[in-house]
Amino acid sequence: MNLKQLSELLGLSQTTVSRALNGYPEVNEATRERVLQAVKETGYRPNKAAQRLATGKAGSIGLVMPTAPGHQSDVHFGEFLAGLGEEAVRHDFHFVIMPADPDDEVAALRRLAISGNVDALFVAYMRGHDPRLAMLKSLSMPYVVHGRSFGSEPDYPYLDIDNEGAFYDATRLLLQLGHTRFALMNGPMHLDFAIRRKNGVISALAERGLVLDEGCMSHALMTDEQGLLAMEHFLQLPERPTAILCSSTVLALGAIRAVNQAGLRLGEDISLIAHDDVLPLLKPESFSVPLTTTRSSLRAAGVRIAQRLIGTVKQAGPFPDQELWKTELIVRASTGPVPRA
Amino acid sequence: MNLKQLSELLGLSQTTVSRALNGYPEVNEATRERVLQAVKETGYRPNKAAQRLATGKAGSIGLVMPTAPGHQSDVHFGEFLAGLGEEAVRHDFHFVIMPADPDDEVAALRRLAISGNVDALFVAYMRGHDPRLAMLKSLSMPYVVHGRSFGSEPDYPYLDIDNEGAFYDATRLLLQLGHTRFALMNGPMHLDFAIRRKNGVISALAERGLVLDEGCMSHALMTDEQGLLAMEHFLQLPERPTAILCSSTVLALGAIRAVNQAGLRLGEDISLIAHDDVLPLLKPESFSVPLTTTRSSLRAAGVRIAQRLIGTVKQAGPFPDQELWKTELIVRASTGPVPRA
DNA sequence: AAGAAATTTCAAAGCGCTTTGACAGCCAAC
DNA sequence: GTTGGCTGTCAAAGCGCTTTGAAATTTCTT
Repeated sequence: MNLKQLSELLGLSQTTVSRALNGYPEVNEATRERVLQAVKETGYRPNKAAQRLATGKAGSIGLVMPTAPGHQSDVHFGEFLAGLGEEAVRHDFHFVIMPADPDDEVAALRRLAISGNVDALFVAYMRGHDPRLAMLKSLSMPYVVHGRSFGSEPDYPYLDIDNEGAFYDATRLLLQLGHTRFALMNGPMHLDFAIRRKNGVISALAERGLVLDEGCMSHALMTDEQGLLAMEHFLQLPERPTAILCSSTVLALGAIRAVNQAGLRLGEDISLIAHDDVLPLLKPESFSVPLTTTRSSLRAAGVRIAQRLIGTVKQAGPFPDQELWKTELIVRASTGPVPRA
Repeated sequence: MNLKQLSELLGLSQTTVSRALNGYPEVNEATRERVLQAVKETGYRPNKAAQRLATGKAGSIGLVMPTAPGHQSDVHFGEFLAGLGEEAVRHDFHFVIMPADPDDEVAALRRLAISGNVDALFVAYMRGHDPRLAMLKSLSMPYVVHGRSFGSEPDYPYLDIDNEGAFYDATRLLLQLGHTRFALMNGPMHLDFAIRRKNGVISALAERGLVLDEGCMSHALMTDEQGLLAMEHFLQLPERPTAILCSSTVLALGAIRAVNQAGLRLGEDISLIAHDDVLPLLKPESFSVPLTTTRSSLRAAGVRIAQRLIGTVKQAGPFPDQELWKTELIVRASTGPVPRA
């Protein structure tokens, strides 16, 4: 069933039917009703490819998924996607996911853009001095970045959470509890959020004249195993840290196991604050010692970015170009006063 | 730059240029060279939308992502996607992801199929008597199902793991260790894999004249929290089970916490076997008590399904229609002989 | 050397939709 | 009773590509 057949069935021209369907005003309401009714009965669906050819709009958002043999998938990606999806489904948008080797992202992005398959781009896993920004700016296609790129002029549309502020606040809380020996369990070093979180910790410590030793920092994929390894390392340091900042609840999982295995008590011997992306997978409140966290929903960010992207494509009003979300600091049982030496 | 301009530039017809580009034999080699050269110089890229409208081929695989406000994302989805992506990137294919409310999947699938945006479909999260099968069969579009649909004639292309066999084997191992009180911590009841795993357990038990009590079964989303709750429930039963079968390492995570909190020792007081999808997130060998698991890589399944789907679209040789992968049973420390009463 | 066959190229017809510009039909205004 | 402005509808022209069927050119037969 296509437009032509449908219009013949109704005894109308294709023009009228098309207009009725797309909400143009110059169509009699009675006619529109008839058309809508016929669509329901016949199950007619416009062919997207044709629509796209005619309008130049694709009704879809493109994103590059970093993947390669041997490249580990990241839980956070799925959760973010769920957020994007939640919003997209409301607007009958979909995603075109172009899988690409992480080393080939710039080219992949370009291919995606000129393929004509998408009318907006979304980019995540931002790095310091991210080369994709220049590429995005050169394209004449709307885009929104999740995160920012440390070291680049912030003149691009983004949605980010205040990573620095989050870790600054968390560090301050621990300082107030009397801690002086800190460690930071971070995500991969080149990623923007990792850089900013580190800066947050460092600047809070600096206010008290403290510094974060290189040995008290780990940069790794955010998995359970890496959390375990990093914490084991910290616990073996001569000056064992008593306060741990942790970039993900997933890392915290492994870290806590290391704490337990060492016979130490979380919230007493060791205080830990983790960043919580609100993954359904893992709730910090149901840990055996409920976790103090900095919280910001990754999924909500996905929803918002989809809103902005779709809104821009549909020309639905202006959106703020740059949003920086504050995180919440939620105190639970994994933090306590520094133990007496 | 479009075909017309390019052909004018070359003094050829659009036909000839198009054929030269698409490798048709009826083009003089010298002419083809000239065309290819011009493409390089001008950076011409065929418009995908037009190509698609003309050919009906889209170079992409469609899949429906279950999502809705309040619908929790599932870690396993991301990992599977990584596998699909790993293969797709080799063939310059991409995905079109249509987010859809889980209640609306059949319709979403149909929309995706007739949108002309994809030329093959992939379906997961199979249920018993899954209504999507009839829909898929009625479409004339290649598809592959991940999993199977219990209760439906198995006459559709699928890739599944031997869930029943896996849990049968796991149960047998525990029986051999002398266990007689079992519990099963399963995924959502309506899902096919959950049904088969349950059957595997039941039939192994039946061979020893044992039955699985209703109270010793839980069906829930596979998250840490649900694992904790289910295990807490099991531990409070008057006849406390000593052998636990668990549908995911994520569930096991919470379950083990409950065991620890109850002051019991894993592998001694309680034996546990979990199914391991080989998530990078969570390695069973690095649990504090390394986990005995039934193992099958979800990501590998993704790769294989992408292979079949893309191969079919490209008409690259026949593929087996139905594949059933065996799982491995890997014994680690979370299983041990039944404790003396 | 003329006709048949094979090779190379082309004009034009779609693919299914949107959008432009025109045209009836109708009512109010001068 | 002509002019002008609205409404609702339509025919036709794209959008950029592939593909059909025919024409032009070259090569092979006899």
